[in-house]
Amino acid sequence: MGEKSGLGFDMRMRNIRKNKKEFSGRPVTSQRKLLLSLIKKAGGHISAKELYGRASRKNESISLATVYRTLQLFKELGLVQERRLGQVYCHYEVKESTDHQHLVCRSCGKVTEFESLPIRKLVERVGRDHGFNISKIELYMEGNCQQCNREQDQF
Amino acid sequence: MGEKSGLGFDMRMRNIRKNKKEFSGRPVTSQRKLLLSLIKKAGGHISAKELYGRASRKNESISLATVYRTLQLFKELGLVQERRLGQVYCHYEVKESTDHQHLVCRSCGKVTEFESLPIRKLVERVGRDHGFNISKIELYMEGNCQQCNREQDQF
DNA sequence: TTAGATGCAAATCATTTGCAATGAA
DNA sequence: TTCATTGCAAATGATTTGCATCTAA
Repeated sequence: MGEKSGLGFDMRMRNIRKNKKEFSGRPVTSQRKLLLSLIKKAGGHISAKELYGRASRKNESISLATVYRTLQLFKELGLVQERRLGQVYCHYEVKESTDHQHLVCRSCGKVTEFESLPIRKLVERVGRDHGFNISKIELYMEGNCQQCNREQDQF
Repeated sequence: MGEKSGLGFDMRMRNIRKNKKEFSGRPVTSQRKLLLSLIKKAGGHISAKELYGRASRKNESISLATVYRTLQLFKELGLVQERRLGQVYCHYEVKESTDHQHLVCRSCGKVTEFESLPIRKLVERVGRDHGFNISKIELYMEGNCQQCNREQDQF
C-alpha cells in the first residue's frame, strides 16, 4: 500500500529495472526498496537500530529481523559494507568505489571518514610480507574531535 | 584454600607488594591474581570465554561475571587492552609498551601482530589534520593466512 | 569491622532463527 | 502457483547487573 507512484510508466519501468539489477534477480520488495533508499539517504553510516527506527516511520509494520536479514543480503550483494567501529554493534554504509577509513569521536560519537593512499599501500605491503591474502583493511582512530575538545576547555 | 604458597616469607612479601602496586590499592584477591597471571601467560590475546575456561581449571568456582568484572577493572587500571578484532566478542592482551596492530585470518582465526612506525606516523598525522586528539589507533586486516591458502589449494 | 569483591541467577543488548502467513514473479 | 520474504516471538551469545554472601585489609 502507498506504493502507487505518481511517476510515469517509463520512469516506473526504469526503477524496476534498476532495482532488479541491484538485487540481482532477488524479489524486489517494498521493504528492500525502502531500506536501500534510507541507507543511501543516510549518507555516511547508519546502525541497524537507527535504520529500523527510520524505516518504522515510513512503514510501521517492518520488523527488526527484516532489517537485519536485508542488511545481510545487501552485504552479500556487495551493496553495503559492514563496519565495526570499535563498538558492539555494526554500522553500515553504501559500498563506494572509493575506499576509506574512519575517525570516531569518543565524546560525541561523530564518525569522520578519510582516505590515504600512502597508508593503504603501506598496510597492504605489511599484509603481503606476512603471507596474507588481504581481503579487508579496517583502520580507525578514536579520540576527541575539535569541537568536543573546545567544549571541554570551557570548564 | 590452596593459597598456602611454598615460597619463603621474603618472596611472599615481594609478591604482595607487587600485586598491591599493580592493583593500585584495590583488594588483592586470589581470583584477580589468577586471572592476571593467566592473561600474562597467554602471551598474545585471549578472549573472556577462553580466560574463564582456563581459570575454571585452576579454580572451579570462579564465575564468568568475575572474569568480566576483573577484565573491566584491569582495563581501568591500564593493565590490559581490549581489542575488538572485527568480531562480536573482545580479545584482551597485556598492555605492552610496544604498540602493535593485527592481522586476522578469516579462515582459522589466527591473530598475527605487527608494528609499523611509518604507518603510525602517517595515521597520527591524518588525525591531527582533522583536528582530532587521538587516543587510540586500531588497524586490522582480514584475509587468509599462508597456511590456510595452501590448504585450500589442495582441493 | 567494613567496604569492596564474589557467585549465582536473572537481565540486557545486538543479532539470529523457526515458523506460519504473505507477496513477488 | 510457487518459492522467497516477512513479521512475530523465541533463541542465541556476549556482556552486565542485583543481591545476598564472603573476604581482604
